[in-house]
Amino acid sequence: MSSPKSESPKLNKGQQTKALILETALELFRERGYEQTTMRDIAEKANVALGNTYYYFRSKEHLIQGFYQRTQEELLVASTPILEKERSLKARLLGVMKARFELIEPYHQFAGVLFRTAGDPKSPLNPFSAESLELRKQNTAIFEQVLQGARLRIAIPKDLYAELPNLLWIYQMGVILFWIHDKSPNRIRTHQLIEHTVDITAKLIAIASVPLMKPLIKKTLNLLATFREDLNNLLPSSNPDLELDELDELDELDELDELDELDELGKSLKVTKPLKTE
Amino acid sequence: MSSPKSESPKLNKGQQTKALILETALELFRERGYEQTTMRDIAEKANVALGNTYYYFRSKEHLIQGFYQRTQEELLVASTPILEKERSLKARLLGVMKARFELIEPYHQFAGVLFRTAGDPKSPLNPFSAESLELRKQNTAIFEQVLQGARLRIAIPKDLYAELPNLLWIYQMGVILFWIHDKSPNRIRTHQLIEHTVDITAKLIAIASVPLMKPLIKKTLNLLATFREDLNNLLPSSNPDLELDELDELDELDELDELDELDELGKSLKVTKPLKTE
DNA sequence: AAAATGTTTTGAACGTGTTCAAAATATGTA
DNA sequence: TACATATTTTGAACACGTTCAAAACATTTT
Repeated sequence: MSSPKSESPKLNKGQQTKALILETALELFRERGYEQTTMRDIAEKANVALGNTYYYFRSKEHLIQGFYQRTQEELLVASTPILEKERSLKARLLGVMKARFELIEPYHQFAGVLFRTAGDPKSPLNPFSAESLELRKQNTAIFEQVLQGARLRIAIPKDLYAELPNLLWIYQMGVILFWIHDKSPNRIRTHQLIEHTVDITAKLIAIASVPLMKPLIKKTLNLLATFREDLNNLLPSSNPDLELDELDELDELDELDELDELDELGKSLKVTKPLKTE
Repeated sequence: MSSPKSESPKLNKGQQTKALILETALELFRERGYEQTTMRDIAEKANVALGNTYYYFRSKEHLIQGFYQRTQEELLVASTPILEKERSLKARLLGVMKARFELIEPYHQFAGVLFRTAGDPKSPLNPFSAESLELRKQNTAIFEQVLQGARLRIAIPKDLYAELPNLLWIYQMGVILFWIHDKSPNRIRTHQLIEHTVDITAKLIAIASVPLMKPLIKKTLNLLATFREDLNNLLPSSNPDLELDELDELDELDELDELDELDELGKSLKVTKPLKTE
């Protein structure tokens, strides 16, 4: 009675139970929501002891990471045909966004928790936490693909281009926040929101790519860079002044800088294409 | 032994206990943080029965609303001298932002909860909830004041002006999110972030006020309007298509619209002041 | 095969947020 | 003052997330 059935029995027994528990949990979450599902419910339905669930998932919240993982993988699959077909940035972004929200739709009623812990530095679900780093990477990677295959009218400056996946990720989080609160039938509003904001986003990217937007963009990007460092490193205390010194160089403008930059913007735009009459 | 001490004994007994409980709770929160403080701790220290705390505060989370209320009032006071003194938008915004974060600094260690529930539609702490509507109003009102007294070089279009307090409120929420995660000594990083983003924000407002940014701004504002309606009304289902129809009119541009708008932007900017040589 | 070691599973017990019926107290009325 | 009613306070009980020592089971070593 050796094992003809399961591949590697060493790795398997545990993994099987773990999968079973996650499966059961997600099923119950979908059915009755997160708070309405108790750990005892999950254990009972999965036919394991209560304590066993804690052997595989450090906490109830950790079960949600399983959900993240799952839909992330599904999104990768669903995006492929879109990214192969579409060439305009707008269409590519729209396609990916739509795919994402179709995927998570069944989980709408328990989506609250996704964001509930988003701001808690102690929570493992916090998107900035070390534990979710990997997932966040995969997530922004999709936006990288969106950009990479896009045919653009104006070249996006390199520095902006590098940061855009992260910015798009933030944009996506914003839409998720809206989706969670969206009570319209079939979440139509969210889909409308996506259609319009994708458009606006594409336009903003174009505007930001105009050469003379450069100083402002550069300053903003520098800021973002240090911002992200703070969150990624999570060093309790680390030379907090260093990186921003560079920023200050950019900042050596007097009170008049607002108008000055606008002038520059104007100068830059003069050289763009001839206008069509309005 | 009638009451020479307390004003109106009818309203008072209860209110007094309520205040006592809140006071005690905030004290403990400051000392050891939110999760480390149990309702039993609070009750014991306040010398009331456990159940009594629930007579005045529907849940542990509801105690936090007391905190919000408190600092909101304090911010109003702290802002007055700044708004009386400063005239530039940048300085006014900077002053108010700094005041806010100085106020909440003592509560940093339990700030996680502030945001933890921000995304949960069911939570009373959710900033979009009916329960926090009043507070949110007071909050944006401060930003209104920031704008109202500011001397501006370029007039902000009316529609944008009307929405700006809400946008600044969102900006503030973003900074709070950073602050929560900020582990630098004395939260220097947050203060640096504020100084730089306030600057950027002022510039963005100026850019957005350029006449030929109008179409994009208008579209964005319309979108925001319906977005906020959704959140405010919280109607389970309400003619979800109506308002966005207007938006679509603005959207009747073909594939080329990105460049078109950029051209318009250029056209508009030609008429601004002469440039200084670079 | 027996013993040693490693992995998985168990369920009782604990802490904490929350509920609730009953008691205590205050206020209004005759 | 005595009774009725409303408000406030009490603490026991409950539900659920979580912990942990011990049991059951699997694998490796001798």
